[in-house]
Amino acid sequence: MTKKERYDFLIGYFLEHRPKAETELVYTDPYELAVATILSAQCTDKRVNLITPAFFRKFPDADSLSHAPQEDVFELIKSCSYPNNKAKNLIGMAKSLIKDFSGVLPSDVEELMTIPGVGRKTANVLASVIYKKPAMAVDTHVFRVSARIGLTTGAKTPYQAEIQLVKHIPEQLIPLAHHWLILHGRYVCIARKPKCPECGLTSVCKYYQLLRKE
DNA sequence: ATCCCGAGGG
DNA sequence: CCCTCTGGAT
Repeated sequence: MTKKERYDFLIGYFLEHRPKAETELVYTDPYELAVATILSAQCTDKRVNLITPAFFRKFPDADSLSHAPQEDVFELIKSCSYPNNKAKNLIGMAKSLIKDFSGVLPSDVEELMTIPGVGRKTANVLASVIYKKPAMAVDTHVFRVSARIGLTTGAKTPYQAEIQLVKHIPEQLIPLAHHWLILHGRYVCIARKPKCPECGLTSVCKYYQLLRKE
């Protein structure tokens, strides 16, 4: 089984089974997606979606958020992880959006990464989801699933995995492929107890082949 | 005890 | 490279 065969199988499988994979974060504009994505670090999307309605009611745009007291932001997001860091970063993000980018979220990954709270993963998510750029965001799910199936080999960091994935997936499919791997990781290829019996990728999965040998 | 769409700083 | 931040769910 060559690497190309794995990728071809994966792409064929998901084009058939998840042709419309997309983010589960609830948002209505780039500002809201930026907020939701920053909040999603080490936190489930479900929990983020639970608190964002109240958040967006109180801070409907970057301007209102940029003037918010950190304590008010903290109170709204405290059930997500790292509320202190995130409150500071969210306000910083809003200020940067207004001051550095005239209120318009940039589409370039390197520019996005200059925004407080926006690292490589979040920058790739925003570039991919909002601007449909071929940016592969590698989060915990993408990293784990890619390694298990064998789409990546020996990747020690999310960035190394990103390089390998981008190299083998057609540009126009990258935004879709990102969500394929996320959703597969969330609902099937779960970290602690993967549901191999209901996974359609076992025939090409390195992890599954290893399990069967034991 | 381990994981959830990580980022920033040392 | 490491560490810290740090709440909720399983």
